[in-house]
Amino acid sequence: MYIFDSVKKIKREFVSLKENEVSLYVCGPTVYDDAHLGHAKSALVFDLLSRVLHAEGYGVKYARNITDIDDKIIKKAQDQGVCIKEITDKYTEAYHADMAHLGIKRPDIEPKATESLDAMFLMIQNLLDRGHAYKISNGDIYFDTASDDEYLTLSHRVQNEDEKQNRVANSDEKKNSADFALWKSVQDGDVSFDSPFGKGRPGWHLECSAMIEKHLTCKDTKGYAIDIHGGGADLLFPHHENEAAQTRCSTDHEIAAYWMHNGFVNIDGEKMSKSLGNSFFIKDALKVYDGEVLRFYLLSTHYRANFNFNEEDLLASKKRLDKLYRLKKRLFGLEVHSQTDTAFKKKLLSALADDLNISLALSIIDEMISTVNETLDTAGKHKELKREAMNDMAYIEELLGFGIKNPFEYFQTGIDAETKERLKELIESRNNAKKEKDFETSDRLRDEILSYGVQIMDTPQGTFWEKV
RNA sequence: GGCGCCAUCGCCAAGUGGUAAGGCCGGAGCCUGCAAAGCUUCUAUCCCCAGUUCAAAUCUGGGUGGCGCCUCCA
Repeated sequence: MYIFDSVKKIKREFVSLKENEVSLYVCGPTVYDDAHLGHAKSALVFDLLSRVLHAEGYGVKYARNITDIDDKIIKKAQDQGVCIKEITDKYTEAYHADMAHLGIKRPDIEPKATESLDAMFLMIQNLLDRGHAYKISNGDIYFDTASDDEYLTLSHRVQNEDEKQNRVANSDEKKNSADFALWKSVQDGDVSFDSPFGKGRPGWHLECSAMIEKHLTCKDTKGYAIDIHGGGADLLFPHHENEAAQTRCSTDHEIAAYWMHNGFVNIDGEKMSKSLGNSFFIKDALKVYDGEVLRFYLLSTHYRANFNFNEEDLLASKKRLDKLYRLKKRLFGLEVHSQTDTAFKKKLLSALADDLNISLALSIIDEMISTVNETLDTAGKHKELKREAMNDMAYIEELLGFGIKNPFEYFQTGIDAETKERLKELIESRNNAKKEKDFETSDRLRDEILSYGVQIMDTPQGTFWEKV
């Protein structure tokens, strides 16, 4: 397994801290609104990573947090006159529903900020004790960036002189403008929490470091808390830089041995924004496109590259996924017997084990589909070939989450039962006309079928239809 | 202004020193009553310039053009 380490900026062979075990932490959503395509991309990338790691023989412990303490949540709650839990519960549930539609498996652990305060308090206290944090007169506690020699080595940033000297207008007591809040002292009702440091709220960066210590860290892990830390490319600075500093200074280890950052999703070449009115939220995209098609499309480009979402490309992806399902239809009814390794499986996994080379993986799949179709076209019975193909496709489902549906239903989503019944009648009439070589009638009926947005195809197994 | 990423066929996109994967679209053909589906087949020398090398899309330098982060952000 090779992983491009976005901090060291090279592709490195992955060596886990503990034999056959991987700890993976990914920054999850702040639950104050519906999830957008960017959330989907990140969740998909790390879902794929955990599947590949698993296929590589690792036991994977995957954690993705839910940020349920945040100023935007509080603002929304106040605007709507409800308590924050009402907001966070609603959007946590919505997030889970959206992710499920995309075939994303739930991580092993989904810690919430509100349930991780104990670990955060511990970390703040450690930072204070070790002289890496200080309290100012209003009760806020800041991380002292100057006290960490390694600060900014993660994002390879250089702090310019202006930044060093400037004091933030409102917080003259901050030693350095780069210093960030670990604890914000506040008194406003239900949105503050009791702590050993008084009433307040934790700083955003703190929760990830604390959750990692609480849920993923094992002793004796060679100087690192976890194996892999992931998130969107925008999080490298300041979020991950600050996480790393907190962990480094409050414990005796670095936070992660490998870092992975996924690229951004743009829409029609524009940065995503609600005002553009394009499919911004996953739930809106799901109204128009099948969840699995979205999954396939969003995963079809390398995870580090920026992704430009547009309908034309999505349709091309759909056609590609269609081919997988058509082969599945051809082989329908066969049981998957063997779990044996095949040359195909090995090739597929080795492509994905190379820093998730999805393009190569998809080309291997296309090649397999063509080969099987060709053999099925040109000769009669191929029991062995069919079995192997079923076996291979089961592997694609497991590793990539593609082809998980019933192949007939896949092509018929969005057609109601009444229409299906009508189509059945029309097809029957057409087949009767065909038998009597009344091609004028049969073509007329086909046109009528087409008017339902449905394409029919005659096969040796009968006449099937697909939604266009 | 600081730091960084990218530039491969009409479109999407692998390949990162050894002579350009795959998909979509398009052309031709096989199959079909005709279609659809499937299959076969055809279509690029890699933004520009200079350099290193026996050899470069792949390394170096310089251009040009996109883009990201530096404030909340997946």
